[in-house]
Amino acid sequence: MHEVAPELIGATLLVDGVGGTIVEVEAYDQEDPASHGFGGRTARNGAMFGPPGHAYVYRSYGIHWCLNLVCDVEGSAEAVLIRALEPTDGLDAMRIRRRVVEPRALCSGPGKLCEALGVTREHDGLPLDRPPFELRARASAPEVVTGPRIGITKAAEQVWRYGLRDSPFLSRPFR
DNA sequence: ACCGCGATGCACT
DNA sequence: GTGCATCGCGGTG
Repeated sequence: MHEVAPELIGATLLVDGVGGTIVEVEAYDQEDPASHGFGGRTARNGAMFGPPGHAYVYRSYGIHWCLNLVCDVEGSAEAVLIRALEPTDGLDAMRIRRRVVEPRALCSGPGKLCEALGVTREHDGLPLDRPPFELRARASAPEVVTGPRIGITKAAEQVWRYGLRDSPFLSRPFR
């Protein structure tokens, strides 16, 4: 999964035709104290333990939804948190859902992009290769940069945040 | 520019 | 009761 995560940078993710290019992700695995999969399967994190190529959606801080792509072997709880997109499709739908107009503000954070794409609990566990999801691999390898993950307290030293270098659509710049 | 905080769900101690 | 894989706003340099 630490191989899959950087390869998602530059891929295209759409939900009901709305979305864009993935510019920022974070990797989480089962041995990782910061991961929801750490310490075993629960009702919330069940999708993380399911087959790869599916979505894991959870509620964050009681307000936002966050979207992960489940990776690797069934039962191993590895996932990649999608943190930011460069919006390319369905900008008007995103503007209505987000109630902002600037493209940079639409998908520059895990909670923002779920609101922009209409991702909720209903998407938890759904396969990524069928509607409403569409996931297309990138055509060529972009310049990927790394850094520490954002907003976590445990295992904060792990450098498992990946981004598209110098993209203006990141949730925060890389140092 | 940074810092603090409120809103709000829910898994877990 | 506590602690978040967050966001946006309002205060202060």
